[in-house]
Amino acid sequence: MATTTAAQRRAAAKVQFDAFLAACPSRQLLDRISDKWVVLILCALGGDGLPRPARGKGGGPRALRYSQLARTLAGVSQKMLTQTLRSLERDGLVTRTVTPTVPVTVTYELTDLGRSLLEVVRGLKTWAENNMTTVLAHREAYDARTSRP
Amino acid sequence: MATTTAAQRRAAAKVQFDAFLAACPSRQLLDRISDKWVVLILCALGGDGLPRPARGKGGGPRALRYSQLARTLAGVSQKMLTQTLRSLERDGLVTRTVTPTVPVTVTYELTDLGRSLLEVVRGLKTWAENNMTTVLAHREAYDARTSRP
DNA sequence: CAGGATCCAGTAGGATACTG
DNA sequence: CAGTATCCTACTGGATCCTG
Repeated sequence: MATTTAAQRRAAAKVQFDAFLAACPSRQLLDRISDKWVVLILCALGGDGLPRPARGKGGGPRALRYSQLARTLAGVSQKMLTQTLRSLERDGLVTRTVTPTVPVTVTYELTDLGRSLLEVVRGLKTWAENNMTTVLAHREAYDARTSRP
Repeated sequence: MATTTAAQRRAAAKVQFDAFLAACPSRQLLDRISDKWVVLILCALGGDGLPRPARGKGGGPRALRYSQLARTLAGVSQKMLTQTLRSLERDGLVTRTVTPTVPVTVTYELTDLGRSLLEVVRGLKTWAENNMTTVLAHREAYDARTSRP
């Protein structure tokens, strides 16, 4: 139907969020997802930090336990881990599943929305890792240039 | 040559930065580039926030003046703008050009390295803008679910 | 115009202790 | 095991004033 298509076009065009605007909610969302821990958690749930890449299927997104996440993200405090996981859950990026064993087992898994964001933030992590040497060289040159009286 | 290939493989494999490790410098770099202002500045220098998309050539990366950046990133303090620009310059992501007019004119432009990062962070900004509605719906559902006694 | 310098409130985030 | 709660520090980041 032409009407449906037109309506869809309008709906898509209507939602004009612009992160350049201070008051736009998308700026706050950008602020939330532009976070070290968000990137690392999503990548971990995406299967990037698993020590055993040769898993059952193919290293795709997996459900991880809280303690597994804590171990993968070396140096994260439980406060930041829990806090970040909560906000990710609230935003619909991860699901939290509680299995009533003794002691209780809690697993986190990416949602479809979370996987779509993973594609983006994974690029951030790999960019940082791949260009570290170049950036380090630039810093050295910059510091040598500016520290000279 | 087989030796060259082997050496290249070794060189590529040798630079094993892992942002999952707390002590790895790539984690700090990830922390730096995972920043609201970094994303917005790079996007602005990439030509995303220009009011006139129909420019001379094709809206590609351009040199922008300090004041233009300040206007594009609505609500940014001059402290954060200057501070972020300095760190971007230090890391070799942007160049700073001073033209000795009166008053002085300063322009910022992306380097090749900066452009490579722009490809990534631009995805972050557009993701936030495109999925804002979905995230908002998830939050509402989550809050309604948890606020109930 | 493009910042540098300073002051200062708010909060991010770590350490620690306790719990279902 | 998987948190919650509390305390406390350090840094973030905004506002303001000043300069080449």
